[in-house]
Amino acid sequence: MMTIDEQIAILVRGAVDVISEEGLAEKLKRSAATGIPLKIKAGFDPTAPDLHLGHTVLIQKLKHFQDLGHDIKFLIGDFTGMIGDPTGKSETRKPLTVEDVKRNAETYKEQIFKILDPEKTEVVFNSHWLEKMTSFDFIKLASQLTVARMLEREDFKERFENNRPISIHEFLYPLIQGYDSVALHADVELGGTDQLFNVLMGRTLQKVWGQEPQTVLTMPLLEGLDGINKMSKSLGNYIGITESANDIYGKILSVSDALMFRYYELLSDLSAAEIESLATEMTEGRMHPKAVKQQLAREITGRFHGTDAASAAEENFDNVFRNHDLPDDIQEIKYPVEGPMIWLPKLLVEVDLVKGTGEARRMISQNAVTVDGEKVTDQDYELKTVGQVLLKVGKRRFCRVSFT
RNA sequence: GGAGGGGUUCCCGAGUGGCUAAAGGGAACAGACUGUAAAUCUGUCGGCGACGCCUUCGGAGGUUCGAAUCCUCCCCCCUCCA
Repeated sequence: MMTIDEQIAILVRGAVDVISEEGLAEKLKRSAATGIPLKIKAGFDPTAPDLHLGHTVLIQKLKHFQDLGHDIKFLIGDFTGMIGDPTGKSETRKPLTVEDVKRNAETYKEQIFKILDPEKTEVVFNSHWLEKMTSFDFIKLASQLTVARMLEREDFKERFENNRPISIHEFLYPLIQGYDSVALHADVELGGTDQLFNVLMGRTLQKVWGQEPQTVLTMPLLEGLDGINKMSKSLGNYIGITESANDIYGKILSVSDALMFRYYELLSDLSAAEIESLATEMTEGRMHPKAVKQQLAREITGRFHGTDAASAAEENFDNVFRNHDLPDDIQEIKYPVEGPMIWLPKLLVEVDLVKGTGEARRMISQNAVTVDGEKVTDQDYELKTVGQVLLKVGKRRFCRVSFT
């Protein structure tokens, strides 16, 4: 059995804010003494059920708690999702239907259970208790806070000072999120650093309801593949946890060197000291940066696909990009013959290697297209529609076409 | 309710009657270099079997030989006053 201090060391690793560590220690002690697991809450948006590595920073942290025997309350914020959120910043969201929420929740489960233990994870929906509240209850809830208090939130404050609009309902979200903690009797809430204000609201409201305030842990937001914006599906700078081993491996290897250590820090299970020593090995020239990156890629790919698949992905990667061989997962397409010859740009469009003949012509003129390994330079190139051909556009788009 | 500002190609942003498929930047893509890193250089960046044709500048009409640019109506966004 680990000591409380050892447990805390694991739990706070990587966290930006821990409020408060003493509170956490007390809760852990009490749990150890009584045998009652802590309730760990984390809320998720019901609109984005495709999890990516950014989400896993938090989920991985949930797992740490779970591994120490605590109960996870995986909260899906379907209530606000069903209302829709017309906040200026994010795209106006369409309200979700009950069916949408159900379907998204299933997808969530499929994905989070790649990391979490289903036996010890409870998926809960806040509509469950929020729907029962009356307008009276809501106003009562709202009466607990002042506008001045709300304006403490950086985002609100900043907009207020710059005369940019803040909708009334935006004030309601922190309240709702805080109330969720009351409803769940949460002992600990995890959130991204952008959620600090909201998760602290849980503490405030729990006190109002006579509960012990939850411990709050915030985790950093993971930067996306561009290294600038946070990882998000809408920006397309993400690595999805359901992606193939080859894709995950390849995407990690294409990350910049600077970003690589950020990913080590937030995604790897290596200790801070181990990461530090990798960095030293690299800067002192004993280890090639690519080797350091490969180690990370193996670890993360292995997490979702197993170590065998990770090794296979590495082998495939080296084959394609170092030896310039063919990847092992080339898409094969059967193409019905219409005539003895076919215009190459048209074929490229048909097999979805390019968006249109314009792009096809461009690629050809930029020396980016090969047919059976032969570079094509003629935009009017016609090829015989017999047997099989291997088409390649750029470095990573392949397709094998069989004419039938 | 009143006053003012604005909606341009993925994003930012020029353009106020023809020379504008629309400057410039960013993103993206391709090529060279490499470690599918960074940086750099070059090219492309609405569609089309394509030295031409077609569709784009919030929407719908109109003026004109000709409109992103002028007129009318409508929709949306923002700011200020009340």
